[in-house]
Amino acid sequence: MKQSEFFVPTLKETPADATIPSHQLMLRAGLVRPLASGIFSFLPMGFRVLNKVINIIRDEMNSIGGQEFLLPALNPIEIWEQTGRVEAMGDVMFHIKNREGLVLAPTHEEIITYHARQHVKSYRDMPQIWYQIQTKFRNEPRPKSGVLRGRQFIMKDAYSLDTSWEGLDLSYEKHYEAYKAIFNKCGIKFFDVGASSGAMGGSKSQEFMVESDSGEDTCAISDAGYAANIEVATSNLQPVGRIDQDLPLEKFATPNAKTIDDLIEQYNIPEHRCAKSVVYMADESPVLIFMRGNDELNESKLQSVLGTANVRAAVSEELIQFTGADHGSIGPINLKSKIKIIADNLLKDANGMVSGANEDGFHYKNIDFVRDTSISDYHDLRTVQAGEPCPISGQALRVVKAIELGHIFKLGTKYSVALGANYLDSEGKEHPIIMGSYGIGVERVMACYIEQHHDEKGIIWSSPLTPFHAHLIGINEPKFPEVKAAAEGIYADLVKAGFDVLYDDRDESPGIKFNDADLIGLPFQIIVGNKNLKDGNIEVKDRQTGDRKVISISSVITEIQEFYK
RNA sequence: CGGGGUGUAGCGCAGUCCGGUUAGCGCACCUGGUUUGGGACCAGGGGGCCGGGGGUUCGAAUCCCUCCACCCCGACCA
Repeated sequence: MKQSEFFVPTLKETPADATIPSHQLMLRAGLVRPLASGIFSFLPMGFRVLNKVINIIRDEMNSIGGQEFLLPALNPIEIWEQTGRVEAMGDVMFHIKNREGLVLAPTHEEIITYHARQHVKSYRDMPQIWYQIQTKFRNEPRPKSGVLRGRQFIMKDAYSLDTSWEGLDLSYEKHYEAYKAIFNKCGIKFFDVGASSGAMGGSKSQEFMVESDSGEDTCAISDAGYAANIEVATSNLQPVGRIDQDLPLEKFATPNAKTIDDLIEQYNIPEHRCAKSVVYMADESPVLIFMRGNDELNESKLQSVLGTANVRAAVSEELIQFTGADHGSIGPINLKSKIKIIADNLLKDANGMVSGANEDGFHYKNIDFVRDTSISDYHDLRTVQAGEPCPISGQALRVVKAIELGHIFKLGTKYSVALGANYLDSEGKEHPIIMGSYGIGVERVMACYIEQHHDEKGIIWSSPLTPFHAHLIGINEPKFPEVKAAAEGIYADLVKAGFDVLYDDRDESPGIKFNDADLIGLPFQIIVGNKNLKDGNIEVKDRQTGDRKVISISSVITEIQEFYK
């Protein structure tokens, strides 16, 4: 492809709206252009990369027996009503205004299940893996970070159909391996974490994450291989335990202590002997929760312990109503009303503790959780902090932001039951099909690659994703016809040898061409200039390392073949 | 949806407080010439409903009201 005829509008300046490297570079290198908030056009260069990603995904999906579908983006709303997801999706789902009854599909579980119901009637018809690579529509409340969170985006989603939970395990495992292969092939450093399945329903799920400050998820990871979403992450911190002194309970005045830090400072109490109290309303019933010192309550863990997502912190009036005191003076002793009390594992059977007296301005010391309280249940309720020991190795955990690239779930029978997708087993008995669901954000793969592979000059593509194999640059062609002739000859030879080449034949100054080439970031640059050509030579440059060498024209093909070997 | 910010040429911005020439600068673009191995130079030129609407005023990019768009933080999020 001659660059003079190729639409790749590069930008010298960084657009003001872009704040993260991948977004800035995708705009500057002429890969995409925004159309509206969260909506992007892929320009020819960007589309080439996107197709590379798609083909890698397609190959891996096919290799585990996946069969590719083309499914409608326009869906009848009835089918979504049958699974209750019109309500669950809420404003995220786009509704067609001038055609009642049609919605834009935000995902495709329903449609896949619909077709499975029609035709997958026997245990002999399974297992199946069905997938699609298509545009999804989600009315995101806040599109951001370029293509990382858009209102329309391409997703590869796959669905497995099985007759047994063991079969589902196998399908799930196949996807797990395929996903690792996909991201490795793309050259992306990633990790996977166990996750909660959220609105998707189902049981086990794992997310494939890329560490990035631009990420929207938070994970705790260690070099030993531990990785977990902060919602479920744990550490190897030891319980505060018991002290030898077993003194009687003692109330003391703490008029100016509203926080744990106040207590520590004013009364010289060690932080780990302070028990912090939090009151939450779970389905509108009060729960008193004890945490160590300044630990942070993890609402996700609380939700799963209490078995409801409907939790909120209690307000002052409720605190006084149920405990007798306001913030800062709540504790396990002398509660005004009998309410459920749970505590974090780290406080299990602790004594010598300080906590509120349920009377404003007073605390108790020497509290023995065994002797003085009626705490029945201890759970992991706290949010892990950076630096705590890894549960596997004991080394310090890192808490990082991460971008979710892919998610695999064991869906189970949620959709097959809702839509009546049943099959007959070998004994003629009817069962719901057991399903899995497996997604990858295609644009995210592209953006994450760029986040991980760029320098101050621009993008650095590598072989699997690069839009062209080589950037052939003719220096000052108008003045030196022999340069143009040589470059055209090399171009023809490379194309004949099967390489995709972008040939910069534009009448631009060398500086502009070099900087554009580094910005666009093709892995292999071939520079044809009068200087070297006099000796029958050209220069090649490795974009990644910046290494250059002067070689003879005749060895260009061998050189590039070596480079891509 | 809450908080903050920004809308002036294709891009990046100044001008807005404190109203007053023909709205400016850099890059990009067009013409001619000189240049040419890391974003050249000279000369000439084109391009603006100053986000939209309404108001105040002799006069509005500038003041007031209102709507819209975009970005950031939060909420939310397979």
